[in-house]
Amino acid sequence: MAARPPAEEIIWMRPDRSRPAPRAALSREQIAAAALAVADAEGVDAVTMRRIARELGSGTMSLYRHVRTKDEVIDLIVDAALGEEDRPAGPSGDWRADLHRLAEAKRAVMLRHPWLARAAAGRPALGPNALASTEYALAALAGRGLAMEEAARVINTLNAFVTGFVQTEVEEAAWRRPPEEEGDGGGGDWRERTLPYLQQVLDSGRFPHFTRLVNEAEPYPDTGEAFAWQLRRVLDGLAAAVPE
Amino acid sequence: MAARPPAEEIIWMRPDRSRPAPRAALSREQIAAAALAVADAEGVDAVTMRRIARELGSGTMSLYRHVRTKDEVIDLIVDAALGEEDRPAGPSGDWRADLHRLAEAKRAVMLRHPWLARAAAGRPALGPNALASTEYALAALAGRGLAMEEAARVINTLNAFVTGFVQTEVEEAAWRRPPEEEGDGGGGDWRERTLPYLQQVLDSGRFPHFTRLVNEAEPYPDTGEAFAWQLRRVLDGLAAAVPE
DNA sequence: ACACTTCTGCGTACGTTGTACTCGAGCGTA
DNA sequence: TACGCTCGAGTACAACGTACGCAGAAGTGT
Repeated sequence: MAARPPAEEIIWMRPDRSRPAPRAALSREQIAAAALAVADAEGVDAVTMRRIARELGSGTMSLYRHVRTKDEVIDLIVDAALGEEDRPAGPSGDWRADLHRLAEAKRAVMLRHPWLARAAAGRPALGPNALASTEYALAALAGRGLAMEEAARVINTLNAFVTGFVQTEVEEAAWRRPPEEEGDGGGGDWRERTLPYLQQVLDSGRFPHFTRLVNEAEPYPDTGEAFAWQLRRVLDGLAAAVPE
Repeated sequence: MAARPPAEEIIWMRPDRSRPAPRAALSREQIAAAALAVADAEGVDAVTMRRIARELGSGTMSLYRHVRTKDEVIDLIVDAALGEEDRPAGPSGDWRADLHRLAEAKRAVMLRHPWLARAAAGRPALGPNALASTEYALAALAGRGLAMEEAARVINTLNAFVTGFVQTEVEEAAWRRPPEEEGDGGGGDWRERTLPYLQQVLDSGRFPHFTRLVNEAEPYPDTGEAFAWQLRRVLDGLAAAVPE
């Protein structure tokens, strides 16, 4: 019955290119680890093939023995980061609590790696860790008489909301920060860059509701609380679709 | 009283750099239009300063007289594309129907410009057209006794869901398409690239629910219908937070 | 009519990026 | 010993964003 490779190790998108390959000073894992470290320390834009190689003390082109393109490196570090998602081993029986916790865990991981939300949004979630997360969510919904297709929809809704939320959350946080110059004394933040334009917008009188929003809303909202609130609303909506 | 400029024209993020400046063969509008055309025709990666200049028959560096960085060009085309969002002039009185229509309009625009969802997700939505959209959404919720902050949350929830959904929608569609080689005869699509890996994953036995999902779910789902369904769920959840 | 200032267009050039190509060295097997 | 792998790495190239500086045109003051 077409004996497939044993279950132990799944090689993310890479049918082995090295058949025996016991030697090899470089490995995909090392490359991924180095790239991940760089991304966390200096942002995903600092991740270049040359930089990874320098970090590993190897030649730039050597990396291509283990990785087809740079994009594959990004695939690797995205899934590696997703692997840090903190979730229990199995579902608790309370699907709503489980999915709530999962969403919070997803957000936490994406805040810990601010480049992650953007990077993950642009590629299929098929890495082992991404799959494990999906598997957990499906397990949380299992046994409730939901068709597989509907369970998938419930999870997709949640994922869309979470990645969408966190993406704007980190983007806004980065936007508030000054453009990252060497220890400048605090001058020149987002206010200076945007206030004149914003003022012009408000004074145009064309956006009265938006003007009220700017004037009345808390300028530094607690985004964690906002996330929890919105997540509850989404789960409320989904609850109607889940029997029991 | 600080008389501000008249309401007529809002210049997106650009306090005038040219004082009289009636001349000028090049303009921000032309640059934005050319860039938008290129993005639509060949994807946002094909938008380069050299390419825009070529399209306009001008020198590359001339563009920088009207635009500070390439990123500003992207700001421009994002907002220009968002300007195509098809929505009525004012709210109808039925907030839920209005927000539903607005979400569908957002999705439609992002599907018409497949690069848009990704590009828009990474920057603050402060362009005139983005603001107009927010203004419409706020208007739809106005007069319902909602605090401004809560109205903003409702809208944020919706926006997060819509951009999140459409981002994975277009990404998945692109992933299904072969890597865009010159008219190849149809061979080598996503199946070839991913099936071996996917098979390995399924056979590993580590993702039983996911395996069931792959086996039971429709391989080519109607994403439009899925969007509508999920949107209704989200609106259901939000409805509980909106009085009346 | 003139000089002077200001703004526009643009050519050149630099540093960085991903990666195709190629070659030599080390190892397993015959 | 010889063959055929695979791995590591150097060189090279095309394409990118954009700093810099100059030429010329348009507007302004005299």
